[in-house]
Amino acid sequence: MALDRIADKWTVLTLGLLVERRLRFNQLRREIEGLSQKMASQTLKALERDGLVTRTAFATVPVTVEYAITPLGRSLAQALAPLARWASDHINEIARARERYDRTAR
Amino acid sequence: MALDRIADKWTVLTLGLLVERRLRFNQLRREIEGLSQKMASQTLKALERDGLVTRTAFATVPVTVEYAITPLGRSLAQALAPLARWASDHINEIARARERYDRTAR
DNA sequence: CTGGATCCACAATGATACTG
DNA sequence: CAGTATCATTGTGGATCCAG
Repeated sequence: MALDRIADKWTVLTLGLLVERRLRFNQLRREIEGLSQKMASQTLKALERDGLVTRTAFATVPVTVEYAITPLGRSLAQALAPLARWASDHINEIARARERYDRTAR
Repeated sequence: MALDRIADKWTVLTLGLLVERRLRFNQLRREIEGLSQKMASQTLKALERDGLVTRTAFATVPVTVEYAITPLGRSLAQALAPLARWASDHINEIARARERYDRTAR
């Protein structure tokens, strides 16, 4: 269930950015290559619903909205760190395993 | 990319079982509730391709096939552990956040 | 027992247009 | 700026049938 919730590309990338600094909606979109308006909206809403991110609107014209990570979100980001480390440490090994497999089995 | 590869339900559950002991194809299916033949096959093949699991066939009649985790697979499982711990530690907190959100915003 | 091949339904996402 | 609504398309997984 936890995986269903957090294990998608946009969620992890978004959380990763918000760990460093609070961002506005379109700032986030500019930072994350390929993040559509729809996915940004959807992802942020889900993150907010789960208490991982807060949404703060300022009554400017036009409106300004800031997204910031919560302590809970930060703790998730920390739990994600070993996985990120594993990925960067072993990406080459996986690539080699794939080549080997593709050369043999196919 | 790493997430795209490993972050699905069946992959994580499969890896989680294989960490403890090697399993045959249908054993695995029996252990994991809801795992269809297709997904079992697909998941195991992908895991093997990436060098996370090995497949060993025995020339019995009918054929016996055993799947076992590799050292690489084991290291991934370890990197996944903090995440699993986070999930079980905070599942209630998330549930509460959802209730709060749904009560307010909707 | 261990899968491969197909068909199909539905979920997920991108593109586009529009709004307060 | 910060989204919502809708449509079109693709992806994903389940069900089913078949085979060595």
